Amino acid sequence: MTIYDISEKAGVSIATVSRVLNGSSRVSEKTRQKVMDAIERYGYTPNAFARGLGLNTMKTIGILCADSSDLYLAKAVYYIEQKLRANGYDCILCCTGYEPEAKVASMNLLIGKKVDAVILTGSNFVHDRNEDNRYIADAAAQLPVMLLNAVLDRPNVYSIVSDDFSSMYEAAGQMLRTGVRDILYFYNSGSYSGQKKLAGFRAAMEEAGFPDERLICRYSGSREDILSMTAHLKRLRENGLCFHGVIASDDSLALAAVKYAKQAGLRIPEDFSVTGYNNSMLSCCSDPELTSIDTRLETLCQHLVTTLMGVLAGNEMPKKAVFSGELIHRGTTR
Amino acid sequence: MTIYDISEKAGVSIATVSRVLNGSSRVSEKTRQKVMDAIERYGYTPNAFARGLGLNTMKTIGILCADSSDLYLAKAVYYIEQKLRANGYDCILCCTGYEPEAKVASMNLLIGKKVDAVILTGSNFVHDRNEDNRYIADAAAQLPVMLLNAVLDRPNVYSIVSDDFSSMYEAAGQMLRTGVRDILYFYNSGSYSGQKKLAGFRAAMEEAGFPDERLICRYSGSREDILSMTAHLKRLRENGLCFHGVIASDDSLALAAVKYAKQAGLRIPEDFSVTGYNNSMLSCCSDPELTSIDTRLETLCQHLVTTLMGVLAGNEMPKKAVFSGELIHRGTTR
DNA sequence: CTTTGTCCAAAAATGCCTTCATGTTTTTCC
DNA sequence: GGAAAAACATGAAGGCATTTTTGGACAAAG
Repeated sequence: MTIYDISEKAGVSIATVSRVLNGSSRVSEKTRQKVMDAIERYGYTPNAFARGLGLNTMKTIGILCADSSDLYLAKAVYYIEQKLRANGYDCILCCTGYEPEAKVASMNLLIGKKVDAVILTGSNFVHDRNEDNRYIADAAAQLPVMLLNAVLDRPNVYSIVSDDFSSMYEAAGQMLRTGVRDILYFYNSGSYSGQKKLAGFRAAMEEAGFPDERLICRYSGSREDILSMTAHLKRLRENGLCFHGVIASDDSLALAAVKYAKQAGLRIPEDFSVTGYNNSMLSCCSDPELTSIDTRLETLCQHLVTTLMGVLAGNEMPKKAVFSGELIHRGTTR
Repeated sequence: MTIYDISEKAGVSIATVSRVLNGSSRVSEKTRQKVMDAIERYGYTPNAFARGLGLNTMKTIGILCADSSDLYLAKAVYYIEQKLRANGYDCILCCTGYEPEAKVASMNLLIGKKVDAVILTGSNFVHDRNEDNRYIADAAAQLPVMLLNAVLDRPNVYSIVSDDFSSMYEAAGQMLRTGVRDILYFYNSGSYSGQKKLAGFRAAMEEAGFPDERLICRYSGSREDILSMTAHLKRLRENGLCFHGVIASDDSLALAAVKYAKQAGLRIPEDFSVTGYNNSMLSCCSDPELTSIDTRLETLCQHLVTTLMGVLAGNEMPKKAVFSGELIHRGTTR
């Protein structure tokens, strides 16, 4: 079934079929019906390749994601995909892992596939050193690049971020106000948003007059291995580090902190406070349930897609949008 | 930059450039070099559409997934994507949600995109009523269809499943042997694998002489809402149902059972046993850690991809492969 | 009856690559 | 040295839909 077959069956020209398909200019209702009927009856679908060749677009957006089994990223991908589909776009998902070369390769792959835009979910795509972000600028020379939770000021690159600095600042402030002073900051990524979070924490601690670099602690193992995170905390304590609260850059780390405290025989939240980040499903898995920061991911994703649609439609769109998070108070803080 | 430009720059015909690109038949090393140099120098990438039009394939596999933010499915997608990429294929991911029409629509969409095959992750794609599976058979008429954790005996449909019946049978048997007799079966899906699991549980209970349909309980709320699951269990108890163990069809349900038991003041595992399914990250989030069934997801995915590659290469491949799971004993059972 | 405008057919150009049949060069071997 | 075989390269024909141009048919308006 090609457009030729349909034009023959419907007794119209191929140009008319094409016009009906692309909903463009004037086609009389009668002709449209004839064509639609034929399409229906013979079950015709336009050849995507030929179409792409003609239109130079396939209505497909590329999504890059380091690891779709990460809770937060998975949700982001889910929301984005859903909303793109609602706008008539499809997605190609590439899980790159955390290796820089893989990211570049995936990016090129997507560009090669002629996607209409690329969405980078997660701040790990933007690096500290400028030349490492070259690949993003290069990509942006060819198509719009959307950044979720990362910022890069380049032409044709749009950033949608949650205000991680303020969120962390507030989380730390909140915990300080309950009287906990020796708060351990437990994080696992030095990415853009990771830095913002850390900065927010530091700012709050300095302001309160308790800055202590020893209490800033990075965990670099597997992002899923709660047990190893717990062991990490235990080791810190055994090495003489004293802390009665943990603020984590992610709920999984926070959950590990809860586990650690329980094993250490500390009561939560009386003796020990924990605040997580992302307000993921894990928040409710914990016992007691985690206080956590909700980044309004769905709103971010919605905004990202809306912005992208604007960009693709040729409108001038804001290059950067910041959304504030919300501290959800649950059982691990006073 | 088109193939014409390159052929001109390299001083050869476009056919030669094409052959170099496709690494096919005889091209002299000298010519190859000339072409490669030109490609390198001018930074040429073949137009994917034109290429697709010529080859009628884009080396892309469609993945259907009800919800990529489901822990198990997300991991499946991750493994599959990784392994496909290692084989030179890309993926288009469609998250369909659980509505039947959306599944059909997504399937058609993928076929329209001319993917080389479709992978259905999760047993929710196969329904009880035969006519509901029509869309799979229709799809299989055009391209290979791979089923993860579901079975459908149709031409060109391949199934890779974990042996849910046996796993559940073993899980129940194990718990019975520790002396727990009033085991509640807590599940949320009547999908293919859901049925197998249930059947396995029933078989074990009947064999042991304690069949009790009242203890088979379905939860139909959100798959992420642990709190609501917990409340559900509490309500059951309040309604007079008596049980000292829970076997769940998923770790999240199991986690809810753990939460419930704690709130009810029951000691785990002394007074109350819990066994989950999928051995997900949640298993270790729980306190104590969940006993759970590991379905060897990575092995399943590896096998799925291997089978698919075989099918695409035109080899005769097994239509169905069953892998046995493994009961991972942790802190919620004796 | 002419003008004007709408709708559509037919045909051709365009996009870019693959591939087959054909042509040309090089190698091989007596 | 020359013919046959092997190796390599070319030209042109697809593949399918979009878009533009030209012009025909028809209806309403002047």
